[in-house]
Amino acid sequence: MEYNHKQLAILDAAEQLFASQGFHGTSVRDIAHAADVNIAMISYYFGSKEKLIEAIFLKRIVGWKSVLETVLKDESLSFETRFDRLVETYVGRIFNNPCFNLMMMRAQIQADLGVNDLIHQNKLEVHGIISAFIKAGQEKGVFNEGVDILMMVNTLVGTTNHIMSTRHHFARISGLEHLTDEQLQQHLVIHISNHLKNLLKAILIHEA
Amino acid sequence: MEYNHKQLAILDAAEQLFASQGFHGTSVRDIAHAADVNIAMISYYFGSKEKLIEAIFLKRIVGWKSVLETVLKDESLSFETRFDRLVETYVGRIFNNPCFNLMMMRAQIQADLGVNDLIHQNKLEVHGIISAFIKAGQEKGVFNEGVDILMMVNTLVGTTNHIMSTRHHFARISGLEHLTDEQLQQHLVIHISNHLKNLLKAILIHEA
DNA sequence: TAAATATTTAAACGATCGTTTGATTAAATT
DNA sequence: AATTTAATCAAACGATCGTTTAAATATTTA
Repeated sequence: MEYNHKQLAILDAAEQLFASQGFHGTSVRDIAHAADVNIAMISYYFGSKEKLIEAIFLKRIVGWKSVLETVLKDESLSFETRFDRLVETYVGRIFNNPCFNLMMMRAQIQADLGVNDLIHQNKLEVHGIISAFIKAGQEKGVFNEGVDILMMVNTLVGTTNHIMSTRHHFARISGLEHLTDEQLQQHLVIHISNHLKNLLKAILIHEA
Repeated sequence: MEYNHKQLAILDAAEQLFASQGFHGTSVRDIAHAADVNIAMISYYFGSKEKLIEAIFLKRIVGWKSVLETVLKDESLSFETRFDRLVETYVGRIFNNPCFNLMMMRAQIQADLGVNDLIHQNKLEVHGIISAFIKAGQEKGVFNEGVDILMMVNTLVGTTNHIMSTRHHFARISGLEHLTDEQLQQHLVIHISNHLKNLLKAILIHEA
C-alpha cells in the first residue's frame, strides 16, 4: 500500500491521537485538525474511522517478523549473543514506536476491535520464530531444557510494554523527572534491556 | 463511602463496561441498562460519568496496601516464603479483579485522566513497602545485593498484567482454548506465580 | 485544448452523546 | 396525619459524533 503525503499525515495524526486518547476518545475532527486536512478527506481516503485504524495496523505490523528472523538466524553469532540482540531489538522497537504500541495495548484489551485477528496471527508467528531459536539452542546444549518459552516471551513483552506505558510514573519514582523524553527513552532502553537479559539468561543459561 | 444496592449495581456495571469497551466507548445508557436503573440515577448519585469512574478507583484502590503489608511483615515466615507469598498474592489479586485491572491499565496509558494522581501515589506506596522488604532481606544476607528492585517490581506487574489482558491470545497459543474462563484463570494464576517466583528468585537468591 | 477524473471544501445529515428538567411516587421526619 | 425529603422516571436539552452531499477546483488523460 502506497500512501501520498496527505494520507500519511492522516495516518500519523491518527496514530498519535488514538494512542493518547483511545479510539473512541478521538474524533475524526481531531484527526483532521491535527493532520491539517478537511474532515471529509478521511472518509474519502480510508472509508471510515474503523478502516483508518485497520490501515494503521496493517502499515505497522508488517516488517517486524522479518527483522526478528534476521536477528535470530544470523549463525555467525553465538546463541547467547543472538539472544541479547533479540532483547535489545525488541525493547528498542517498543520505545521507538511508543504511539503505535500504546494503540496495540489498547486493542488487545478490547477483544472485539477487529484488528485482534491480525494481532493474534502476528503473535503466533513471533512466538514460532522465538520458539524455534530457543529449541535450537537447547539442542546445542547452550540453553537449559525445561524453560517455559511462552512465559519468557510474555515477560519480555509484558515488562517492556508496562514500563513504556507507565514511563512517566517510572521516571518520577526513580528520580528521573529532569530528563527530556528523549533522554528518558535512551536510559530506559538500555536499563530494561540489561535487566531482561540478566533476568532471562539467569534461567536460560546459568542456574544449572 | 457506603453505597446502597442500586449504587453498587451502577459501580459494578460501569467497571465491567469500562474494562471491555473503555471509558469513551461506554455510554451512560449502556451502564444504566446493564445495572437495570434509570439513566438519570447515574447523575443523581455520582454527579457525572467522570466522577463515576473516580468513585470506582477510590473504592478499589484502598485495601491493597494493607494486604501487602500483612504479607510482607509476617516475621514468622522466612524472607523467601514471604517473597513467594508476595508473588502469589499479587498475581491472584490481578486475576480475581480482571475488569478493574483492565480499567487501570487503560487509565495508565491515558496520562490526563485525573485518576492518575491516585494511581501514582499508590504505586509509590507499594514500591516503598516492597523496597523496604527486599532491603531488609539484603541486610540479613538472604537476598543478593545489587538487584534493581524497581525493575523487578515492574517485571512482576508487567508480566502479570500483560498475560491477564491477553489471556485469550495466550490460551489459543498454548492450546488451552477448551478451558472455561474459570479453569483458565486458575491455570494462569498457578503457572504465572511459579514462573515469576523462579525467575525473580534466580537473580534475588541464587546466582551468587 | 477538451473531456474525464481526482481532489478539496463548507455545509448539512441523522444518530447518539452526557446531562437536566419537572412531575410523580416512596420514605422518613415531625 | 401532615410535611419534608429522597428516589424514580420519561422526556427533552444542546452538543458533538461519524458520515455524506453537492458544488468548486485541480489534475490527468485523450
